[in-house]
Amino acid sequence: MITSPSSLRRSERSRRATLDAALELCTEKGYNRVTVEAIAARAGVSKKTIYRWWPSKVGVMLEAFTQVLVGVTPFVETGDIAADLRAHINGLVRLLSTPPYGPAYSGILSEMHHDEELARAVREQLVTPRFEAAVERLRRAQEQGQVPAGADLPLAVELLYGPVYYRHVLRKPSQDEATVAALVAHVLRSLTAGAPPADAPEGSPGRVPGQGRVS
Amino acid sequence: MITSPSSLRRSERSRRATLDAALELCTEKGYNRVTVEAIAARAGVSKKTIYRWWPSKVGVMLEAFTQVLVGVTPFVETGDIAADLRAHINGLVRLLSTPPYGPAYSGILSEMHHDEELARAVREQLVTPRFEAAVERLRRAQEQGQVPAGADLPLAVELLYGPVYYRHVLRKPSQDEATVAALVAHVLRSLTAGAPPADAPEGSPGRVPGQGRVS
Amino acid sequence: MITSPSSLRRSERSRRATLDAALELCTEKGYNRVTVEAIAARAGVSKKTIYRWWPSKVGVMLEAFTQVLVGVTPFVETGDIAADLRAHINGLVRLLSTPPYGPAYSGILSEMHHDEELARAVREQLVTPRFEAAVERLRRAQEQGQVPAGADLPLAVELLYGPVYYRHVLRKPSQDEATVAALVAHVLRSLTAGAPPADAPEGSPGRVPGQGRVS
Amino acid sequence: MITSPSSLRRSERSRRATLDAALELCTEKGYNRVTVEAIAARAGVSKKTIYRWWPSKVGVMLEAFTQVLVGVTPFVETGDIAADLRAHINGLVRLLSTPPYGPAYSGILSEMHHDEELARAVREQLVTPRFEAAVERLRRAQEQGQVPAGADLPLAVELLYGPVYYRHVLRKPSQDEATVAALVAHVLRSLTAGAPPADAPEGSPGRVPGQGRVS
DNA sequence: GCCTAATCGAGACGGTACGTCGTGTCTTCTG
DNA sequence: CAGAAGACACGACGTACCGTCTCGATTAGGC
Repeated sequence: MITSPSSLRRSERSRRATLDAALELCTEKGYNRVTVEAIAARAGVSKKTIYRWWPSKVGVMLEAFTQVLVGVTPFVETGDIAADLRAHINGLVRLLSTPPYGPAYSGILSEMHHDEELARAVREQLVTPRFEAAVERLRRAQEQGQVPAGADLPLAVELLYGPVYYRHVLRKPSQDEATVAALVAHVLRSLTAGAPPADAPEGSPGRVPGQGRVS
Repeated sequence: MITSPSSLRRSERSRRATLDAALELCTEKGYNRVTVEAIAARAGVSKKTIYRWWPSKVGVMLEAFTQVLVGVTPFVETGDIAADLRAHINGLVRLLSTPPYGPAYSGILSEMHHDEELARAVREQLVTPRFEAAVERLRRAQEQGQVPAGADLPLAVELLYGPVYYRHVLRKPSQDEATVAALVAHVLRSLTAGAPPADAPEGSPGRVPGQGRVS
Repeated sequence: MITSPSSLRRSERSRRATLDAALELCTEKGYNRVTVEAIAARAGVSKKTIYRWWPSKVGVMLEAFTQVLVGVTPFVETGDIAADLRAHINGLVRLLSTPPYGPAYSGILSEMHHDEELARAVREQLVTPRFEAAVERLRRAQEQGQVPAGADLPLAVELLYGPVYYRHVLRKPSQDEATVAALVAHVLRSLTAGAPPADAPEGSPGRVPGQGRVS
Repeated sequence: MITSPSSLRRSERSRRATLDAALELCTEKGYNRVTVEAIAARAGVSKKTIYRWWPSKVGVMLEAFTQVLVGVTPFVETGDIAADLRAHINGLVRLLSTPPYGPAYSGILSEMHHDEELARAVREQLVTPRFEAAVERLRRAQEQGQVPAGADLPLAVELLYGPVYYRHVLRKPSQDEATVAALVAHVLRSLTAGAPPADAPEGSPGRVPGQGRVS
């Protein structure tokens, strides 16, 4: 990930030691008390070697993190869309609160605010594929009749992920399975309600906004 | 905000110059190219003075930011809950993309990931009051019959704010008035749909977990 | 000493407290770990008050030190020049190794290297008067026939004081009464030997230069 | 000198630039207006590099100074002890009044008052070896019959160096070749005279006091 | 199975910023 | 209304990491 010189001669031992040291230190000290120097020392690797293969600390973390993210939040398809979404979101929630992945991800999120190149990489490699996978999963549910036809699926996905991050970053604690279940249930019900009359109007291209009439 | 020694002898001139310099530099260089030294130099203030009154760079930014946030995203009450929410969220979205406040807020969000003390301060001073004000606004709408009785109002607020932050941080650009309108409309509709049979509660603790089967 | 504004309204209490605090701190921490701030705090006096009456830390020390120096190294006159010189030099040596005066004097000597104004003040107030008093004491001994007529008295005084300072600063420890006695004895003997043929002057300018062939 | 990590990888370029910059600044501003920061800036060297190899500013100065001291005050041996001592002391006197070495040495002397570690280093590296070399030079003169047998040579050396430092620090200006010649002449004569009568007195333990019969 | 070139560990280097300390001045409030 | 209390601008401190850069010493492939 984000590595630069392609080489067959690269030492796999150094690579693994670096990634492992990065995660260990992240657990022990928290993301931003980790330094490249400390990673190098812990891994028994020279700083030069780290900078040869990764652009910065966050690059190392991103590679270390990516390797686990996909594994823990799969898009299983049991046929029950609600159960599948709960499983998926619960995986994400659990990951966010499990060292060293939570701290590592926090660090990545944190740096995305300043580092546009990183942000693009994260979006392209992590966010967008998973976002689209989620939309796709909903689309299959739609085909199976579990979600009404006109529903705004991308918005639905944002309504699922958004609160999870919002709580994680801004409201903090206590995202348990119950709150996840409530969220999933609400969003799924909203799709039924939100399938608009038929005449759908002006919203963002592709989105079915409905002109906000309430009753 | 987060300042320590309370003093009547504090120089208001230094305080203002510091906050102003911080925001200026944030616009010019972006949050994390701003240093305490640069703020001090720009403000014509000594580093010692900054460290006397704020614990760190982000403390300065938080105070500077707080002063404008409340002003730009008021909870007006025109009687039309949808319009009011759109106005409110649009204010927030605009703020997030307006220098220097967007960069400053990004910086604050970024640091909240590592700095638990800061995170607590932000939650207590910014997030929670505004979250509760939003719930309260919805409650008044409920009393006026614009929102059904059994709706889970705190969840509704998370559904409004969550996607805004999710897009801002993870999916990035292009939150315009149309997407905001779509979001607000969807969430409000979902409340109607989500209003549970009759016996259901609405508070966050104990939100109907588990049985989130859809139809 | 070196104080500036003449004032009848000066608080004697503040003056004493400052001098005492300075010497105390000098004993406790050593001269150059003493700060004006610490003196002010210890004395219960404001920094402003200190700076009003003394130009700097060393000014305070100099005043505090001067008050004791004269008392401890008097030019007694028992009639025995050797005994008197031994008493005098022993007083000086003892002072140099007695806290807080030793550290205070070391501090003063130390600062004289950089601070020409201080150096002048010290020379005028301390060194020169005492140097001349020493020459004068020798002159009286000369009149009493204890020192030969042609002797270079100023040089003799330098030969007495010089090694004391040289040892104190550069060769360090162990100046006891025995070494002082040896020094005094040697210098006094040298005056006998050194009294030149007859025509020789004794003042410092014009001291027999050049022809320093020995025998 | 006083450097710590021994390394083959040390940059000679940085070392030289640092020492040169230190001496230059000493000339321009005087010892204690020189800062480590300024040395680093002038030398194009990082502060870290300076602190890696020297414990402090005075450590740098000491190394810079040591390199020249030995060269300028050699113990030549022309066979004429008086001429040789004059040459030696004149070299020292000249050094003390020649920028940048005079200011540098003053700074070192000044700091020796507070910094026992430095004081030890200076004594071991500079003072003691040169003191002993001076004693040795006198001893050779003794063997050649230019100095009487029983003379207290270490005391003689103190009588030579002591007044030079005493004048330099406490009485200040005007040490020219004439005063040096007078001093040397006097001390050498005193050795002859100082071979004591027989009943000789109380000298310091260890020093050949008393029984140094001359002829 | 050598040879040679890239990669490796180690860590010194020029920098930038940190957060702290002390200076000497200036201001505010209090006894 | 003098003085304690202490905030202030300034500037240096010594430290921590940054990212770059030699250095030999492995350590692979390609010959």
